This record gives sequence, structure tokens and C-alpha cells, in this order.
Amino acid sequence: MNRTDYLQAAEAHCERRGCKLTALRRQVLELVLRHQGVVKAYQVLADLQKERGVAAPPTVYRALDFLVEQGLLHRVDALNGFVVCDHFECQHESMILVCETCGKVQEVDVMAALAGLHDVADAADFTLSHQNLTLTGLCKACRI
Amino acid sequence: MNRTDYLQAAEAHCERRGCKLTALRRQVLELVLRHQGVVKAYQVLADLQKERGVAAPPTVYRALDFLVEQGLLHRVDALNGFVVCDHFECQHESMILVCETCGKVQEVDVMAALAGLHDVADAADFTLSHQNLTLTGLCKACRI
DNA sequence: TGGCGAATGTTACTGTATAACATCGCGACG
DNA sequence: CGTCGCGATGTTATACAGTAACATTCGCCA
Ligand SMILES: [Zn+2]
Ligand SMILES: [Zn+2]
Ligand SMILES: [Zn+2]
Ligand SMILES: [Zn+2]
Repeated sequence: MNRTDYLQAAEAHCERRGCKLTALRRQVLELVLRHQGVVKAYQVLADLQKERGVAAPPTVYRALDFLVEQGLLHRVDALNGFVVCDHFECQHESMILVCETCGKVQEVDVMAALAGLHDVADAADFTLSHQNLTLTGLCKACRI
Repeated sequence: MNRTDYLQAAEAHCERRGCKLTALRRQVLELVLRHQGVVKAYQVLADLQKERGVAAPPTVYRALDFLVEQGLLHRVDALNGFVVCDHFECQHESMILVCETCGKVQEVDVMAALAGLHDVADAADFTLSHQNLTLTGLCKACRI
């Protein structure tokens, strides 16, 4: 899916969910899309300032929070960052693989594998919510 | 295992690994042990200041980093915090369950369940390192 | 047109983490 | 005994991350 299609789909997605991808939110989403991999809030803020002169942290945090809420981005706790989700339409829990060497990030589907974790949690009398797991390791290129 | 035994075991553990649980590191570990559940670095810093007057962030961060390195603590990224590991002797990957309501934390053993995640990562040409997963949900008490 | 609620702007602050450099303490070695 | 080296700790300053609180604007609807 190219960037334009993505943004259009994202807008429709928000619409369906009863909220609006405003100009600002869209702009922030575009800025995140321009990077590959994880982006930090203050990087987005800097980019935003380049485009519109002034901008303060709450502006970008509010937009990022919104986008995460809508499932367009995932937050990556281990890196204090955000990644674009390219299958926000389907209901899923995210599993994000972060290469320790090059920092590259990929999201994989993990529904099945999570079953095992749910079992373990059940055994501990704990009800899991939706997860956003970040796993670290080595990507193909860096494994050599 | 009571606190004294724990500290003694921790010291031996470090010794075996070729490094030393110095007085400062031991003091920080004790401070973490005094809390149940997740502790934040700046909480430890405040406690440390109460005990020895002055202390700056690097002092406590260095000690915490050391303890994590030795496997005595796990870092909980999602909360910017740390928890004591009470089975640091055995080789394990941690899975930490955090209740979204009361904030209570428990670590469970998860070796088996991780097999599924390793399979998924393999399929994505990714070699997992040791993991420190944080899963959120509701604990027994808060599920009602 | 006026009023309401959501979104955004603005200021100021709290919390989290690290860089860089100074100093200390202690064992190895001549 | 010095003194060299090195790991641990102290100190200062700053970078990075996130939020509270309040002001203002904007778009929609009565
Ligand atoms: Zn996703
Ligand atoms: Zn890599
Ligand atoms: Zn553990
Ligand atoms: Zn609970």
C-alpha cells in the first residue's frame, strides 16, 4: 500500500470509528510514515516544527496518542517510540521485532503464538488485555 | 527466601559471575527489595538520599543497570521501572504480568510458551535474544 | 447567530536518563 | 614501599520524554 492509499484508508478507518483524522493528525501520521521503523515523539516534533514553524510537545503527543488509539500506530515501550501499523483494519495484537544491532523493526502476526502466553497467564489467574509485545534479537542481515 | 538469604545468594551469584556486589549495589538492591512490585529509579534515588544524604541519578542508574545485568532485577519498560527477580539462579526469560487496575506485578515462568513466539520470529528470519516481556491485563482481584 | 464541545495552542513543569569529567580505592608489579 | 592501572563512585550539567493546566480556536447544530 503506498502512502497516499494508506492515508486515505486511515481516514476512512477513523471515520468508521466515529472520529476524525484532522489535518494535524494526518500531518503527524505523514511524518511518521516518512521514516521507516521506529520514530520518537521529539523527532516528530522537530519535523513538525520544520513544516509549520512552531509546535509544542503536547501537540505532537496528542496526535500520537490519537493515532495509537485508532490502531494506526503501535507504541514501542522498549524504545520510547512509535511504529506504523500497516494492517490496522484487522483486529490483532502486535508483536514487534527489534534488531539489537541495526535497530530495524518489523511487525509480525502472532495471534496463534499468543495462545501459549494466554495459557500461562490463565494459570497465574491473570486475564490478558490486548498485547503489544516488543521482542529483541537479530535480524537476518545482522545475524551473520 | 527471606531478605537476608536473598542478599547472600545475590552476592554469591555475582561472585560466580566474576563481579562484585559492592556496598552501594547491595544497598540499592535492598532498597528495591523493600518495595513490593515495581520500583522507579527516582524512588530508589529518593530512598538512597534518605539513607546517605546525597546521591545523584547516575549513582542509582549505574547500580540498577548492574543489577539488571546480573539478572537480579528485571526492567519493566512499559512502566519505566524495575522488579526483583526471585529466581535469578536459573536461566530464564521473564514474563511480567502487570495489572492495569491496581498496578500489581507478578513474574511467571514462560519458557514453554515462548516456543511459539520463537517459531513466529524464525518465520520472520529473526533470531530472538533473551526476552523480557511485559503483558498487561487484570489480576485476579481486579477482574471482578 | 449564539452556544457547545472537540481540537489545538501555550506555558510551564515533572519525570527519566545519560554524557562527560573528576576522584577514589585497591590490587599488580617492579 | 611507590606508582600504575582500572573499575567503582562522585559531581555537574544537560538531553530526552511526557503531562498539567489553562487559553483559544473551530465547526457544528439549535
Ligand atoms: Zn499492527
Ligand atoms: Zn539488524
Ligand atoms: Zn526473573
Ligand atoms: Zn489488579
